[in-house]
Amino acid sequence: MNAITQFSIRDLADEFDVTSRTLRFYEEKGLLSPKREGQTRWYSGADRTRLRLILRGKRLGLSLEESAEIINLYDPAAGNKKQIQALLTRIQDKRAELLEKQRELAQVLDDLQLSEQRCLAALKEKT
Amino acid sequence: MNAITQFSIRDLADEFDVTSRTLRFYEEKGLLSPKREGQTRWYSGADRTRLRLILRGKRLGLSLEESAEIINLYDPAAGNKKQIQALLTRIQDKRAELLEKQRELAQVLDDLQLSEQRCLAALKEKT
DNA sequence: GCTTACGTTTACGTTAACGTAAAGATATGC
DNA sequence: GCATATCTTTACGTTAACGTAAACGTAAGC
Repeated sequence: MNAITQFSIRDLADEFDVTSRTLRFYEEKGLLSPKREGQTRWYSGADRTRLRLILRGKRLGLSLEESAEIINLYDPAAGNKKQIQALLTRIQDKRAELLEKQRELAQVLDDLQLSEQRCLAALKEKT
Repeated sequence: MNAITQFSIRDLADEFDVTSRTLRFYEEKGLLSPKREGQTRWYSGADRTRLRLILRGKRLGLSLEESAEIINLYDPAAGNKKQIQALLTRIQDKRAELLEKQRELAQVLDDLQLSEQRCLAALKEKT
């Protein structure tokens, strides 16, 4: 009954290869909200998950704000019908947006694959 | 024999919904190199293509530098075997990098789809 | 009790990718 | 021939996402 789901700022910084400054900055922006024990910050498992999602978003070229928005869409945030309906719409919009991104990324990959094949052909010629 | 493959700065700015400042900035960064007729810039079809690729890269979260790098990988840039081999390696590296990005993007889309389904289920309950 | 190793706050610095404003050349309409 | 529009250069301003440095608290090791 004593699962250690507390992380120090160094734990997370090391695990995700970011600086402590970054973690404090994310907190300042409302993306993380660690507990306080005196001065010291303690991050929960949920904080850790949010951090992972934020960094994944970064790798995908999303701004911190966009990542935060998407992460909040994951939440249940139960409410009345109207609220759920609104959430659903936002999710669908976001998904459409990211699907478009996926298409464009696939296009870039196709283009690169063509270049690769041309390279391979040119190499064969010079054998 | 008089195909109009010249574009003014306004042509391109309007077509791609960017400002002329942006086009001059890209030129400053070496991404575009329009001809000059006195003061005025004239962009070629190739410039236009490069611009499209740059903007696509932006939408994917690539920096201008990364986009430039990728675009240069598209070029034939014929050379000796060693040069082609080097180019090939860079192309393959870039492709691996973007494929990883594609995987992560698919994951985000999966997550969002789950949220969407949970929303739909919640709505059904409240009918 | 002093160093060493962490943590903290506060605050100014930095880079990318432009925005914006000033001041001037050039062509076009009327 | 004068206003209007569109181009130009030069240069300072702006935002996001942190980096970096100063100045300080606190707990551990010896």
